[in-house]
Amino acid sequence: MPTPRDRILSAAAQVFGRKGFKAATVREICQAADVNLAAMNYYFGSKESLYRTAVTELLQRAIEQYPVDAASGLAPEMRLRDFIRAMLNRLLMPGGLSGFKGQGRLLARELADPSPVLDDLVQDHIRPQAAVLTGIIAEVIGAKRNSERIMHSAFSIMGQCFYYGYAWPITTRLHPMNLDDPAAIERLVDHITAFSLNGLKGFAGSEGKFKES
Amino acid sequence: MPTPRDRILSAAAQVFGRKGFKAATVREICQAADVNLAAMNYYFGSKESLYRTAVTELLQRAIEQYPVDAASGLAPEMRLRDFIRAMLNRLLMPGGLSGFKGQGRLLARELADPSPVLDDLVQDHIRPQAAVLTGIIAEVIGAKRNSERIMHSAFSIMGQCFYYGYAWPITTRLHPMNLDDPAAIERLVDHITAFSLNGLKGFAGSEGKFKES
DNA sequence: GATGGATTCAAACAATTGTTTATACTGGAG
DNA sequence: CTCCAGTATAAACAATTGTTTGAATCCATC
Repeated sequence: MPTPRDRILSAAAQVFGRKGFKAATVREICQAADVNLAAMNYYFGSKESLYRTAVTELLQRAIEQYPVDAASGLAPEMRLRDFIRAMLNRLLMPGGLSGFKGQGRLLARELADPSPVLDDLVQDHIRPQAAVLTGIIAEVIGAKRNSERIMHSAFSIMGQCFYYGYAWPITTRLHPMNLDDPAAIERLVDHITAFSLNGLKGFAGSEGKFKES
Repeated sequence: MPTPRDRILSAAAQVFGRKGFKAATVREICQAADVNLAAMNYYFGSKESLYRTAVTELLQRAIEQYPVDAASGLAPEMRLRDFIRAMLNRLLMPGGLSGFKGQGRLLARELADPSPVLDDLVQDHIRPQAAVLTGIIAEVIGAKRNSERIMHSAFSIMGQCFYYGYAWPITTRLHPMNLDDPAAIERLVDHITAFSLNGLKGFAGSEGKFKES
C-alpha cells in the first residue's frame, strides 16, 4: 500500500483530469485515495498546491517514460519518427497526458484554461522538447533553426500528435478507434511520420542552405 | 440596448469561455449582462440550459460566418486552401471558437471536458464539416472516401488548424505571434496548405484509383 | 511501558453556489 | 382608470465547497 501522500497525488491526477480543477472536490479526491478529508490539507496545504504538484509530476513522468534521444546518430527522418512515437505514447498511453479513457486529462485542461503552473511547465519541460523537434526539422529541410518556417512546421507536427490526444472526444465520434491497441498507435505513428516527412520535403532547399538529392 | 435575454447569452459565452462551466457563476454572468440574478433562471431555466444554448449558438455562428463552398468548381487544391482558411478564421477571429484573447474558449473546454452538448454539436455541425474535408482529400489523393488513410489525413489537417487555436497558451510562450493580424493568419493558411498538400501528395496513387500527372 | 512528535479522524466553520419565492414594477388592452 | 400578463428585483434557501480545529491514535525511541 503506497503512502497516503502518494495515494492522494494519484487520486488527484485522476479526479482533476476527469473533472477539472474547480469541479473536482477535495472530498472526492480524498475518498478515492481512501484517506480522511483533512489529510489533503495536511500533506499539501491547499487544493491549489495539490493541483500544481499533480500536474507537474504527471508531465515529468510522461516525458521520462518515453524519452527521445536528441543526439542519436540516426538519420533525421528516423529521429522524427522516434519523436512522433514518443509524443503519441506520452499522450495516449494509459495514465498518459491525454487520458481519453477517464484518467488524467490535466494538460488539455491547462491549455483550455491556463493556470500559473503552465509557465513552469513550458519553461522546464515543453521548451526543451520543442528544441529537439526544431533541430530535427532543421536537418530535414535545411533551414535556420528558428526561422518562421521551422516553427510553423514544428507546430504542424505537434498539432497532429495533440489532435489524437486532445480531440479524442470528437475523433472517436467521427471514426471510432481503439487507442489501447499498440498496433493502432503504431499505424498512427506511420501515418503522421509519412505525412509530415512529405510535408517537410516540400520545403527542403527553399531557404537557407540546400539539400542534396 | 439588446434584449436582456441576448445580453445574458453574450455575457455567458464570455464568462463560460473564460472560466469554464463549473467555475463560472451565475452571479458573474448576470452582473456582466447587467441583469438581476434571477433573470437567468427566468429566461433559461437553469445554468446548464444556458450553457447549452450559448455553446451551440457560438459554434453555429462561427460556421455561418466563414462558410466553405463544398460544391464549388475549383480544383481540390484550391478548395483545401479555402477550407483551411475558413477553419483558422473560425478558430482565431475575435469572438471565435478558440478566443485566445479572453473571449470564448468554449469549444476547447468541450474537448477537455465533454458535456452532453458535444453529441449534438458533432451530429449537427462537425460531422458535415468533416465530410467536406474528406471529400476534398479523396479527390487529392484518389482513394475511397472513408478509408483509414483519408480519415487520418483529415485529422492531420484538422490537427494543425486546431493547434493554433487551442494550444495558443503554449505556442505564444514558445514563439510569440500576433494572431490579430489578418496577414499573419494568411501566412498560417499558406503554410498549413503547403505542408498538407505535400503530405497528401505522397499518398496519391498508393491505394484505390490512380492520379494522373 | 512511558514519551512525544507525526499522523489520522470526526466535526464544525465560513463562504459561495444555483435556485426559488414573494413582491414590485411596467405598459399596453379593455 | 383598471386590469393583468410579462418582467424585474431583493431576499432567502438549501446544498456544497475548501479549510480549520482539537482530540484521538499510532509508533519508533528511550
